[in-house]
Amino acid sequence: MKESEAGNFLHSQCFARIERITKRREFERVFKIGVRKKIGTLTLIYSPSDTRRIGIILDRHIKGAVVRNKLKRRLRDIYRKNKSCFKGECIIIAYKGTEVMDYNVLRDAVLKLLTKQGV
RNA sequence: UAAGUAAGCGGGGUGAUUGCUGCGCACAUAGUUUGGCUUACAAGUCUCACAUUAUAUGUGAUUAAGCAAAUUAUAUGCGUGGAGGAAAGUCCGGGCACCACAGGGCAGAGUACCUUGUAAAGCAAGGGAGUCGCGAGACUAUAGACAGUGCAACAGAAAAUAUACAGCCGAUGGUAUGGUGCAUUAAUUAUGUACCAAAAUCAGGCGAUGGUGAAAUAGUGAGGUAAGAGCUCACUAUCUCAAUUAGCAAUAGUUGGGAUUGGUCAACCUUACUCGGUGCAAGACUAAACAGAAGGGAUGAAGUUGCCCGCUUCGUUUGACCUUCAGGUAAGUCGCUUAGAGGAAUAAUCACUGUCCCCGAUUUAUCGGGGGUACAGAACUCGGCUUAUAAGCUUACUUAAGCC
RNA sequence: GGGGCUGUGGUGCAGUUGGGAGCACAUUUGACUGGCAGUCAAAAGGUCACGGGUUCGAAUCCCGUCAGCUCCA
Repeated sequence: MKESEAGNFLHSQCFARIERITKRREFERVFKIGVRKKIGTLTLIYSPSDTRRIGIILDRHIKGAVVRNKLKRRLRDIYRKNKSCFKGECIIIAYKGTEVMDYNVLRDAVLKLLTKQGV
């Protein structure tokens, strides 16, 4: 298992289901023990862990299924392309105003947030 | 050509890199199950299977390792499929599921011209009526106001069983005034009575007139009268009944009779018709935990003889076990889909290109630059409705102007 | 997935058998004061969420949209 995961990490940009935080309990655990950092409309919550996982939360005031899904896809894509920057369990919260950003601007913002967190 | 009406089409394309997801196949790893096979260990009861066989007997069941099969999960590879015209709003109706198989009454809700279509509908098509528009056409919650109750600000005489007021009339009856005649009286006075006169008044008659208002008891003309009035007549308008013609019908036309004592039912309401409720988070199945019942076994006490077995009675499952029954939470499966059930995929980035708009240049058809390319994302499913929608396109028709 | 409620000056709210668009605070101006606070007097500020319809007349009645809030699960 460890070897295959390491192999995925090296040459794969895939984003399987096990790399997502889906359950409500897991979210609450990360909220409790995690460290928060905020830049602009983005917030990152980080809690160290052996497995690398990510959760995405969108503000309630971002309306419309099309807009919400597109933002989620973009954040997921940023995670895929820059897996080496992520560690532990992270939750990204996007507040209103994020949906207007371009892809490149959004990527730079996320990476800046990660360096600030020191991940 | 311009303005407009109606019905539709349409929802960009190709490639590269990196990915998500359902199914199928192949392979690998891990787990689970199997009374399966082999070896070793253990071996008391029940039960089951197989063999000889009517009972009965023998073997197997436990644990460990290996093998085999089934199944689950994960990874990899290949193949194949993966969002709309509205998927939206949830405004109607159906399928499907459960609830007392669904029936009656009340309440409540909905619909309201006719015919046809449909599984059904408040939907669609055609027709009728009304309103709007020069017109093509559009819109309409299109039954009932002699069943009842209510409402109408301001203005106005009056806003609802019409009559109080202003006003008109003085035919009919009365009062008072004047004149004349007659009777009584001494009298030109006074009283009574009769007649006449014009103006007034009371009773009375009238509903024509009233600077209103959204709406005032049908409009015009003639007759009629004291004055007037649908009081009568003619024509017109509306409603209604009957006959007849056309039509399946709503309805329309004609003839005749009657009425014109309003408006509002998207005020309460009346009439006719329709509707049982809840909704896939419905519900079905498996089922740890948990509480319960029955049986077996175990154990304690008492009795049967001191002990053991057995039996009887009582107690115990908070001292432990097994089996069965029905209930059932967490969880899972089905419901559920040749898109799909996971916080929910169907894509992200880039390049070229199609199309439209603007600017500039000129060879008037091209080039260069810039910008735009919508609304919006399935969650059980289907038929409608409503709403959102970039550019472009098609068809039919109307009006106006010009030309032939 | 399925229900319910609300929308009125800048803010918070009244307003129902359909007929005047209002209240409080805030804002502006003036007076009282040497000045502020405060009080008094006055003024301005409204497509009654939007679009249709019924009606003589609609914030109100009916239909359809939009936005916000909320409940069940």
